[in-house]
Amino acid sequence: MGRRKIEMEMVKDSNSRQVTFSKRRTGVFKKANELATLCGVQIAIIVFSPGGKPFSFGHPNVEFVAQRFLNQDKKPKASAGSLVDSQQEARLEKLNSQLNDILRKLHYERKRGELLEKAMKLKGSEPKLIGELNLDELRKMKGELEELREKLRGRVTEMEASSSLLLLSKKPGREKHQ
Amino acid sequence: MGRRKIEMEMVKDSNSRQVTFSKRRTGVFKKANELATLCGVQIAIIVFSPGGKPFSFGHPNVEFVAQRFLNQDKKPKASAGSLVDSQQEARLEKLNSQLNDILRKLHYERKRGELLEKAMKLKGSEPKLIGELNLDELRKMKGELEELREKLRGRVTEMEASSSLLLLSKKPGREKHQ
DNA sequence: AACTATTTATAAGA
DNA sequence: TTCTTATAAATAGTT
Repeated sequence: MGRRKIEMEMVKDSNSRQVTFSKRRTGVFKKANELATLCGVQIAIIVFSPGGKPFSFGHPNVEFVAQRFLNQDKKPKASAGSLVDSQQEARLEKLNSQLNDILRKLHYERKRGELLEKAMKLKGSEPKLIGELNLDELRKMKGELEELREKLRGRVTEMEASSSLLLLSKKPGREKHQ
Repeated sequence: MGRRKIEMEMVKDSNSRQVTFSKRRTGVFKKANELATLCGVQIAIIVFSPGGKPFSFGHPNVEFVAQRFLNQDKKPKASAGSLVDSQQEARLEKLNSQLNDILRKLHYERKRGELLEKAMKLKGSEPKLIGELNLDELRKMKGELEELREKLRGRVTEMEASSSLLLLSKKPGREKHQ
């Protein structure tokens, strides 16, 4: 939206980047404010500048929106503990739920990756008629993938194990979850 | 920014308000994404629709940004709570840590998927000399992928929002930077 | 900080 | 909800 259209990639020059940040941060906050006003809704934004400085916007304020979110699905169960206990219990409940959601998504992403890889292999068995350039790009891609996989290797399993253990820890000496 | 200029006050008609919300929420999230991309910064947004449904956007994700925001002023407070409280506090701490780990992994998997997809596209631009059979298999693959992605669509956002707010709730009392 | 040529977002309408 | 289009608004490059 200016003299020229720009590529959607990180602005290379550090100074320009800071300028762009300032302008656009203002724009985003303004849009958020309009959304809150026009629709009478609550919104919260947190953003860090390229220099690491935090900025935030909230309607009515960041804390309020956060608090509301926390209280979303309050459990109707009897609280035998203290007020603080039941509050923390609710947090735990929520975190566990989130954890499960994320794990589910992780699983989907892995499935997706496997399928893609499979598809690649199929394509890879074609007659060798790929242009030089594409071949080079493919090699690069493959390299990146290897790297990525290396980083991931062996860490998934422990992660899944420990998270389920955390769930177990919530109710010591009771039921078994798995 | 449309056929007419509108007053900056709550849209009266309930239906129009919902429409405006949907359109503008999309706009705000898009702007936020551009800000994150162009400036290489982290940002998180949480907003409730007029109907009370939570939506969120985060780069790299809401939890990460919230965590960073929270960690700004390291806990200088003494825990005057009970033994049970501190035990649960420890559990929360652990769950939070696990959550972050998993999110990091989710991120990797997504990156990997993107790369694979990119590689596929490159291959796809080759001279059409692929055997019939492989082509069919590829189509099938693609179908499976679309399905998978459809299942995932739209579920990530709310999830990320809720878990980040859990983190926020742990240390209430923030300032507004702007 | 201001200024504009342009691009982008979006209010209405379909 | 999705798309189209006339206009309002945001902003990239410049001063």
